[in-house]
Order: sequence, then C-alpha cells, then structure tokens
Amino acid sequence: MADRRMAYGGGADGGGGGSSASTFLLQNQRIPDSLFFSGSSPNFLGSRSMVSFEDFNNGCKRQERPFFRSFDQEENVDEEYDEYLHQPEKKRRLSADQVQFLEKSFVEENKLEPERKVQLAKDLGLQPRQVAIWFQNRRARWKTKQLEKDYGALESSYNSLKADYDCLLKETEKLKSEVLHLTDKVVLKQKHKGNTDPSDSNEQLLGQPQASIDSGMPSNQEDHSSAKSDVLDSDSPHYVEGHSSLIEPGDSSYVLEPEQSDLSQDEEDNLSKNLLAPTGYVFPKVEHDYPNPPTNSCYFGFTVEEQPFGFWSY
DNA sequence: TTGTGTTTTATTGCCTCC
DNA sequence: GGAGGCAATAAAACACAA
Repeated sequence: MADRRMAYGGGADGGGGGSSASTFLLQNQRIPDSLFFSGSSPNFLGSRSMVSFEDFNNGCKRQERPFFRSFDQEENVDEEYDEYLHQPEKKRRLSADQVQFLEKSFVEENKLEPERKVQLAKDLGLQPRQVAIWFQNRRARWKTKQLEKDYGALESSYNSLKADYDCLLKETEKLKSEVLHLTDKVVLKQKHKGNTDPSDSNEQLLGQPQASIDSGMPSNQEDHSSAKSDVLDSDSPHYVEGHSSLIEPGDSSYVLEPEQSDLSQDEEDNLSKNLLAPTGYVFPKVEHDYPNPPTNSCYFGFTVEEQPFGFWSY
C-alpha cells in the first residue's frame, strides 16, 4: 500500500480497482483528506460521503438528487435511506448535476488546488479525494481526446501534402517527357542541318550558349536511351544522398543530376525543396500504416489555442 | 434477459517537485 | 519524505443489440 493512500481491508490485492462489495470499508480514504474532512463540512458523510445520491430508492436507473442539499437540512432521513447507507458499499456514479458542476469547474481551471478541492467537495457533498480523482480522470479523458484531435489534424495534413506531392510527381513526369520530346526535335534538327551545313552549332540552332545545352541535353553523339539512362540511373555516382529518403533509387521523379545543372548549390537546394516540398515540409518516410498517435502534441506544432487548458506539457 | 462493449469511478505504483 | 500528478488497470455501472 502506498504511503499516502489507505486502501480498504489492507489493500494488498495488487493492481487497481479490486473492490468487492464485501471489502468496502475505508476505501478511498486518503489519510490527509480524511483528516481534512472530519467535521469540516456540513456535507461530510464520513466514509459514506462517496455516495452520489443516485441509485437511491433502490433504483437501478440513475436518479438525480440535488447535491446542494446538506444533511443538516435533511430533516427526515428516512429509514430507506438509512438502509441504503448500510448496504455494502458500491461504486456509484456522480449525479448529472454534480458532473455538470465539476465540468464547469474543470473548464475554469483543470488543476485543483487544495482549497478549491475542499470547497468543491463541500459544495458537492463529496470527499475531496473523490473530487481529486474526478479531476484526474477528467484530465486523462481530455488528454485522450486531444490526442485524437492531434492525430486527425496530422492525418489530414499528411493527406494534403501527399496529394501535393503526387501532383508534383505527375507534373515532373510530364515535364520530363516534354524535355525528351524537345531533345528529339533538337537532335533531328541538328542532324538535318549537319547534313547541309557541318559547321553549324547548337548555339546557332537554339540561340543559347553551348554550355547551357550541354548541361541538360545529351550530346548529339549520345543516343537517347543513354541520355535517359543517365537521367534516371540513381545508382550513378551523381545520386544525391541527401535526397535518399525522399526519392528512392530508381524513382523516376529524379530528373536532373546536380552536376548537370547550371544552378548553384543553394539554388539547387531551393529548387529541390520547392519541387519536393512546396510548403517547406520535409516529408517523413512514408508509412502506409499510420504510426502510433503522438505522445506529445507539443512536438507537432499545434497552436496554443488548440490546447485550451494550457497543461499540455507532456 | 443476457452477453458484450463502453464509460466512469477508484486503486496502485512510480515519478517529480519542494 | 510528503504531496500531488500521471499511466495503467480493475471493476462497477451503464448502454444496447440480439
């Protein structure tokens, strides 16, 4: 048994819960709380204060009773209730009113200072321990919901980014085939011109510097298959390691090799980033099965507004 | 009525903070 | 070391379909 918690009947049953009706005696009496309580509240019901006034009248259906009524006011505590009090103790749910009151309090502040706990317990006719437990469980429920919410947000964000990415892949493919098509044309033209005027150059044909053409186009000595092979061969030494997690070897989306580009390294980096992740998002390794929900929503960049109680610091 | 799944109340053990 | 918080878990209470 823990130092601060007094369980019923010696409480060595390991694991939580474990309350059989016959062993319910001093259950839940945390020592400090019970000391706090004795005689401090007109609503105090002793070890029975944990009852919630529902299920009274022998009902199995939930039955609401006002929780503000103190026992001092309760002049005619009838025999039925007395009998009820002496039943073997059962776990009882709080009434809707009590829950509503607690909810309201929770929204105001999800942590419970000792004074507030005692005051709430007084108001509700519960033990402070019960109030504390309710808040603890409520925080756990809120956290679970928040995790679900975070997970949903992440999921939709992922889906939208994936859609963007797929779109860009298609676009890349389209541009690539366009490049090949134009390359074909250029080569044919060169051949044609070469037949008539061997001194003619690419520069004259295309009206741009030779280097520019060489950078992205296969020379007229190479056939197209080798050009394509160069472009697509991710096993070549030009394969960019930094992109290995984004584009797997052989991925046809990888079009230009760095050394073939006119762009500076920075420009290339920017281009790659813009092409692959237009929103600046670095794609994680794509899993088709979603990973476990996040355990810490702080890490996912959610705004503070999405964490209404401000205790989200796990 | 009963079986089953879900929710709520409560306990226990561990951790952190003062 | 005591107090309070949290995660994990038990078990009662409840909801609901068959």
